[in-house]
Amino acid sequence: MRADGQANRGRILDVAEEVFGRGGESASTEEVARLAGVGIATVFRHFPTKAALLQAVLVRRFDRLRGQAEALLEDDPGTAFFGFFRHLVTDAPTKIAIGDALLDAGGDDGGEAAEASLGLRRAVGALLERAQQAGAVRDDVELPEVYALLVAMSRAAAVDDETKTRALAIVFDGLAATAAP
Amino acid sequence: MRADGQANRGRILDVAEEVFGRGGESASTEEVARLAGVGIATVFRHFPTKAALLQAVLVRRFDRLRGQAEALLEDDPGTAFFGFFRHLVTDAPTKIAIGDALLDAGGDDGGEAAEASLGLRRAVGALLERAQQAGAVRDDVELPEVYALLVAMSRAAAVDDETKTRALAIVFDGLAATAAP
DNA sequence: GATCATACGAAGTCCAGACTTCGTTTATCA
DNA sequence: TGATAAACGAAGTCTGGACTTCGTATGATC
Repeated sequence: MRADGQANRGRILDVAEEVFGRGGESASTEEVARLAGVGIATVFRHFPTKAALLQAVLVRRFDRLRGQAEALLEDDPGTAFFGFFRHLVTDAPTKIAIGDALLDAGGDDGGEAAEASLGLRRAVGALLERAQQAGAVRDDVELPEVYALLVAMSRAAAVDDETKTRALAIVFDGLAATAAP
Repeated sequence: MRADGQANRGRILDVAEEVFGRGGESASTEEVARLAGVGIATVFRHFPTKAALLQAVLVRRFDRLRGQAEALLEDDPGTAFFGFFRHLVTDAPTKIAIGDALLDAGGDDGGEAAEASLGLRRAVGALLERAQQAGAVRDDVELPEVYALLVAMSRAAAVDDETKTRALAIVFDGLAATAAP
């Protein structure tokens, strides 16, 4: 693969993450091309369909998040779990499509994105289990509802940071074994 | 206005709520017309644009929810608040567009839908205040974050009822002054 | 039951946006 | 530095879906 081709592919992915994040999946491929400084044809050469581009963006993002989650397995269990939860939620706001995708990536997609999503879910599961063993999170909650909360909160984009923080505090309070961190 | 015209208008609104609820706002006007048993032209005669139709659907739904919330002002404060919260969240799953709309109806819409959304928000505020005075909900939470939680939870559609119930229990636990209902 | 404004739907127009074609440019490697 | 395969973008095609036109049907009123 030629160097310029690889560079363009990378820039297209970066721009696509930003554009789809802002406008959802209804954002146009042409805008991605324009902001990436390439022609539409170049986008379609690297990704055969718009859906394939979206999927590539999601896979990259899920994998990145999973990596961050796994890196936290060294830290203090409670801090790691709640910290990652907060990170994902506050990082997500401009990533509408990401939240939407998180939502149904478990489902009909069936492709690599679903697989990457599953990887992220497992990593969150590991953080949760550790936090429960350490007594930072109630023992009677399980991954499905925790993940559902994570997805739900990460889609509540259109509120200010202050409000989001307070909402998160309520959820954390409900999750905590004793008191919210 | 002729009787058949009024009847068609009502049926179009009903069908549109169902169709937009399922497919989001990207669902086509043609599908609404077909399921309502009328021609496309009839839909556009009653609602000049697709946006106007969507707005009419939202206004009706927000007003209905507000009515339900206000009717609960007679009941036990805690039961009323948590019951309405649960009702809205579990009623919403098939109403994707509704959740999305709830989300940003406070904002750029500027029209009747934003106004109706504000009415619903006020009604929830009344329920919240009563529940706090009765000691069912913590005193240190305020409407913005509670409403944000309501919106967030109502958009987490793609999970089974069991999981949704457990996720709600966690949130309620975080909201409750003592224990979840 | 005749009139006619109201309401209807079949068959359009029009445009945005996904995807292709094809002749030109450029990185790479001998 | 020339050969060549990889990569590029301008200018298309084509489809889906929002919105219109216009001739026909029908509920309301007398």
